[in-house]
Amino acid sequence: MSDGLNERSRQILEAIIEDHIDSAEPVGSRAVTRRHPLGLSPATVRNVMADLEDLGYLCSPHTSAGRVPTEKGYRFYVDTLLKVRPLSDAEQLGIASQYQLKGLPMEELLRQAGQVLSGLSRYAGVVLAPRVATTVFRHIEFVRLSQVRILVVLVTRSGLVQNKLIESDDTPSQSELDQISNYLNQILSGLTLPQIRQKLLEEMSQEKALYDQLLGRALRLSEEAFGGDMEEKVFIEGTSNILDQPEFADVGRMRRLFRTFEQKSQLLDLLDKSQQAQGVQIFIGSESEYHEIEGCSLVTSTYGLRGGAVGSIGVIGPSRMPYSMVIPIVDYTARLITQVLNGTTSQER
Amino acid sequence: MSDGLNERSRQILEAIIEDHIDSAEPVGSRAVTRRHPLGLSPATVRNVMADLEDLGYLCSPHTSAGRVPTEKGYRFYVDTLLKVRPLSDAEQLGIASQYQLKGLPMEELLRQAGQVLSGLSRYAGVVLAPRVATTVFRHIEFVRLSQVRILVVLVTRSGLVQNKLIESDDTPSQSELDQISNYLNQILSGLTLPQIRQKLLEEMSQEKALYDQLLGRALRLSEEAFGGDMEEKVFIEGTSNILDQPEFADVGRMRRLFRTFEQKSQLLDLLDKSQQAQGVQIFIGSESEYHEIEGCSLVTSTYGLRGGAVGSIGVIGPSRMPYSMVIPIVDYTARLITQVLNGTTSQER
DNA sequence: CGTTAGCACTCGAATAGACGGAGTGCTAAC
DNA sequence: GTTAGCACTCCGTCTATTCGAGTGCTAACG
Repeated sequence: MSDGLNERSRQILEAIIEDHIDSAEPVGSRAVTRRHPLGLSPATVRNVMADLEDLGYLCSPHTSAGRVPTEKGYRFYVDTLLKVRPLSDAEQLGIASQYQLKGLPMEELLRQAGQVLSGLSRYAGVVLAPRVATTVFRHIEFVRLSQVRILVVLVTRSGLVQNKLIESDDTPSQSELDQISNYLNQILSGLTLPQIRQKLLEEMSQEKALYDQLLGRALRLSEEAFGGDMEEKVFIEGTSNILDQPEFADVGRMRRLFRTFEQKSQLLDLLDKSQQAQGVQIFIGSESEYHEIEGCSLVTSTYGLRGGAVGSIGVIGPSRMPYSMVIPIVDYTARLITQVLNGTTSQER
Repeated sequence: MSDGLNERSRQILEAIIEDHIDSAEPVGSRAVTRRHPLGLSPATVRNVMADLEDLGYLCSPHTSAGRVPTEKGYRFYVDTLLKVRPLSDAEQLGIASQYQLKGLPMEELLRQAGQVLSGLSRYAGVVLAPRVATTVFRHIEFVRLSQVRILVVLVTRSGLVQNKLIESDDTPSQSELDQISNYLNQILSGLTLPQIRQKLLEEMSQEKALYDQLLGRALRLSEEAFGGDMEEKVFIEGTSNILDQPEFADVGRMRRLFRTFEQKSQLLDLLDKSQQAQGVQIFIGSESEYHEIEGCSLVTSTYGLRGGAVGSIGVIGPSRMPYSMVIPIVDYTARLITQVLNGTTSQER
């Protein structure tokens, strides 16, 4: 076989990984033969296990313990061995019924999704909220709060509402602001924020602004409104679930994980990456230099609108994770979120 | 003395508690005499310690360990023995410099305050965000998003911006909405939300609405806008700091604490309670039936506008906490926040 | 009478050794 | 190629022992 494993080796590897996922303990050769009727003796299994260890799929914590999957082992398992059973209708309903989707603002909806995922998986739920930067402009409104402060309300096509307060010494009157927003709504509709920035630059360089004072103001204002830190938001829900996992009985490991949760930048990177691709994606341990989440895996999927993904949602837990349960749950949840978002969007049209 | 402690007993109690705060370990009689020049022998101290134990200020984990403060002990300490040294100018500057206050929306400001508190104290920072329900109405704006959806932007006098999406089959046009918001801004300015609700009810019952269709719509709309779940928000920042505390080496305790953090309702209660009073308040352990935070203390203060408190901010950590450091930090931070909020408010006038 | 020295006692933490069990790797036989 | 057998390794657990810190009590001291 291309990966150097014959059918039997695969079966044994699968058996070991699944036993380990169940038990959280190293798996020995006897245990494999007992729980899996392969018609082989422990000795044979031992030989195969030695081979699997040589190939890097397994390792032993010490001489006389059983074997434990390596990251490479898990990777091979999820890529090749794992067969995910789709959720039954009843299961889908069970999940869907945990949501109260009615009239929630998007942020709350996403948080809730994270909580539900966390509850179902018994791990932590993670959510990458839609990035304003990639969504499509729909509507802008300026509200003059005072002589120096203006509230900018930005609505994207997906229904995401973003507020920003900008301060300026020279705020236009409300009626001027209304004109400005009318103008911006006209020329910017349907563009993404990066496109908008470029467009604004073009407009400004065209010098029209020089003889149209209002236009000039509009452009300066919108520069402020669209610039700056529309930062991306990561929610992590149900972190305390992870405390139940035996692998985190060690306080040091826990601490590292929670620090990672707090920084969020690592997770943000990963969730961001997951958005490039379609469907469920799985990140295992410190693959691709994310050392802080060593021993953990992240199962994500993307949600979004017809067009494409606007965010990611998933579950983080120890690499020893029942992928065959978690994957369909994440998958279905992402679809559910997508449905809801599209539902409200369609009303908007 | 009224509490049954003479001067010497107090000194010894103070010494024990402070030693324990430093060391996290039971304090023995010898240790007290060594580190505190009271001119007493260990035996004498032992006698006093036995008395203090009888009175409930101390207890021993087991026969031949030193003594550890009880909750009653900590309570007596913070109420009677503790003398807080106000922060020096340099220290104040050191804290203030950690903030980037410019142009942050309030939620971010508060989160940041929580993070700074957490960083300074090495415990977790907690923040109760202003409750919309008690703040004063300043401005309302309706933005028509679609045939069935309206965005309500509500600005309170303290500068808090609250969004709400409401859905209705029969949305007025934008110009009607503008009329409505003008009307509401006129009649509601300066009222609190509960007052507003009452006022709305009155207006509606006055039947003026019956023959003024627009007014009727306005009232129905604002009913929706001001009703519903303007829930209170608690932020907890820097939870992973707490993992460093030796008292949480035990995983079970940690788990309970983190669960409490996730539920937030306990903390919300306490923070809410802290808002009743002025200045720094200290909640110790499971005093007043909050059993979930047994062994933990909460140091809070309120921030707000001239008028009164709109929220609380504080630090949660083990009861064995250097109160003499934490209290002035919390106190100063709360003042700082208040200043900033009032600063932006005054600009608004 | 308050304070102190002395002493027996208690208990937990740390250390070391013994034991059992689970599991391996190797070799030789099937 | 597979399997049985066997020696070996190593961990986790249990026990016994020791050590030290700290207490409570009693008697002596000023």
